[in-house]
Amino acid sequence: MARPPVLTPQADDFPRWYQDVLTKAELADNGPVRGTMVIRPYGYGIWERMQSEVDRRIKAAGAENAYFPLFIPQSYLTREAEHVEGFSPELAVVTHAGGKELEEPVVVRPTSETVIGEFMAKWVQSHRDLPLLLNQWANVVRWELRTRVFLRTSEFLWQEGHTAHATEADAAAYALRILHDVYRDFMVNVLALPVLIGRKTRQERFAGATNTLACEAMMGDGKALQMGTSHELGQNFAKAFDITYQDAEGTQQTAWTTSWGVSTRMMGGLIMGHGDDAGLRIPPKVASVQVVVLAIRDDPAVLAAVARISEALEDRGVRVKVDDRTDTSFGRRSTDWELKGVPVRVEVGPRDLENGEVTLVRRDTAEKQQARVVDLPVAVPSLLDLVQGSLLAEATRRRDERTVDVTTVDEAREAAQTGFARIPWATLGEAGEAELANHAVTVRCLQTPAGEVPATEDQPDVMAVVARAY
RNA sequence: CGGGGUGUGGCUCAGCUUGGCAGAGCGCUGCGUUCGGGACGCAGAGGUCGUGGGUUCAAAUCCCGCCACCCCGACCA
Repeated sequence: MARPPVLTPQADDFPRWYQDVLTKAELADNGPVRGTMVIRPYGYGIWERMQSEVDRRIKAAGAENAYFPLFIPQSYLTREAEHVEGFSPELAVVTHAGGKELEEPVVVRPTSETVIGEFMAKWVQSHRDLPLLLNQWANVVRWELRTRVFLRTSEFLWQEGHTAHATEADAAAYALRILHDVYRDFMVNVLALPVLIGRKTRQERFAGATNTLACEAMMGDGKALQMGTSHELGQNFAKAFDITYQDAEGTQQTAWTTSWGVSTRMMGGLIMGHGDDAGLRIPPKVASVQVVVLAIRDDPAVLAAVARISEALEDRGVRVKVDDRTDTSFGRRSTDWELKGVPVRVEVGPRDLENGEVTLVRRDTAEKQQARVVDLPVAVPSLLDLVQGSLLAEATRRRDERTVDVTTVDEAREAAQTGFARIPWATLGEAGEAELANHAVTVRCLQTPAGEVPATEDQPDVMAVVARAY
């Protein structure tokens, strides 16, 4: 039967597919002010799962949560030269409040290095106060010219970690630890996205950082998305905000700071990293609904079985949703759950039930199987594990198939039209980087041949991964 | 900032050339039949046609101003 597709097929128009799925899966709407977004309950439920997984890892790395103000004195921004230069064009500034013009304009934070630096300076006196490891969950505002829901919005939600250390080595080690133990671990093991890690080039570095580390993922169309960054800030902010301490010998020293963040942009990564023509495919570990138990017909035995099954699964710690809206057709409801990417459906109908069975459907492969009702408490969790693993395997296969090694700038540009290209950094260099930029191709990160973070960009074997990016 | 385009029901849009009762599809409400893969029938609700002015017996439609948004470029990263 030739029905029109539910979504614009990815191969026809990937950006259009993205827009369609945002709406039809009820993830988000555009806000009334240009570039803002409304995150709907289904989308926010996924973000809450992301938050709790990331938060747990941040705490395991020793950082504590705090909260700093949304409003920052404009003068703070100007204290670090590169920082102000990088952020000035995209600041939202409050000039009037309380019915009159303000003495000093107030900036809506685009990031919080400055205000947190100011308070770190107060709190750090002694080497015993270090390291100081802080994190906050907050909204920030950057007045972007081009916006896209989740990927680049005027206001977005994120966590931003800010730490101060006694030595450069300690700061560098911590920035790397966050990249490895918090970001990469979360993205690979929870989001099922096989991210690359590496250093940013000078061109791509955060405004005010001495070194930026990043996680980069490949989307379904072969383009790259920066999923998270971890910065070494050297002593730039410590000097600008006077974060100093007395060392064990009684000498005044300047601290070394880091900052690191992941945002609601990861929602975009999740959508474009796993989605297919039928909709989202949410990995079980971030799914706010892992299993939907769907009553096929309005039948007492069916409804009773649905309630019993969902309770049994909840007892096993599975996040379950019951769909007993039998006044809506079965086809419509299965299509909706596919759009929303719920990893597993348990379809309960009178026919199967006579044999003590139900139908289990995997979202990732669309594969259906019969299962005995009594086996579900064991069968469903193990199927969820299987889906989690196979989404990661599929994304990894795509990334590897679409990554090629090249030796010239021209080849790199060509390869970046469909995926990632790896080229020796010594071959590309900043001149080659600038040439690629003319074709909307950028260096996503610098890596060792083994895919690890290189200590410096000058190592002779460093590889540049280049791609088109969101 | 330069160039192009669009503003009509919740959404997508037609109608404008040639002025004459404000429309379609989807969505929504009710009833019925359906409902193991986007169901169907019937009956409904819902719009100051972006905004201000002008022309006219009559303006969604023609003219002038303004505003907003989108696309391309530039800028930014």
